[in-house]
Amino acid sequence: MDPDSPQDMAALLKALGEANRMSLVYELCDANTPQNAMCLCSCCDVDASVVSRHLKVLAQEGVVTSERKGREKTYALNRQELVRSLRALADKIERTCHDEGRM
Amino acid sequence: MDPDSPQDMAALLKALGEANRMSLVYELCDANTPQNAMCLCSCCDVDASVVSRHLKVLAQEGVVTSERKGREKTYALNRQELVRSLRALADKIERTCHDEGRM
DNA sequence: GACATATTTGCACAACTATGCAAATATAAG
DNA sequence: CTTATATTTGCATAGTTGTGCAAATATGTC
Repeated sequence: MDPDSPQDMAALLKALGEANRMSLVYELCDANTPQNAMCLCSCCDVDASVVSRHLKVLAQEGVVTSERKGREKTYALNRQELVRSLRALADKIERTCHDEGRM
Repeated sequence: MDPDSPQDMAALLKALGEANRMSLVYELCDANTPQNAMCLCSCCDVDASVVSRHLKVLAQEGVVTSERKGREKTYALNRQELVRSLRALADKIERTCHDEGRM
């Protein structure tokens, strides 16, 4: 993920830009241990298969990581990477241009 | 925009989660003065009407502000608000839970 | 093996979205 | 008023997306 690439950044934010997916992220955010899909189901009122698909989208964009744990699969937020990307964008936006008047 | 609401946050990121719209944001990011739509057209290879619509979406989510300037309309990034929202999300995600073991 | 639980996949479908083009509108200049 | 430039809107369309349900798969338990 290159924060300087609008395409890359858009792909990441697109994954986050859906209400149920964002709810999953918030749920994982508050959890201090990896959660399985069944547990995550509680935060958004949709079928388990839908949750599975949303988690897949989040995993593909590196938002979450998953691990098989017996017959369950646990998901955890990829906090570091996510925070890094969001801050990079914020920094980019905040940086006002100081070149006015010059050349 | 309430950063604690996954719905609100998703709506904002959805607006940003499209390649051409993100390109417009990056373009405005580098600009030190408000730009009109014609000028912004150059950064994404689509019809002017499409740019107009994308800018409308961004304006509706408060990402940009616009102002009529004669027959042109100029757009500027709403840097403060945008940075505030992105940082709020990053902070929320970064905050790992320190309650493990306690209770 | 049979059964139970968790997750994924195939399928269908409705809703939404990005797009281009042409027409409409807004505003300025002549 | 006519013309030129900038932006928006109406319409059609192709593609994408979120969803539920049922079936398939994976894994653990008996």
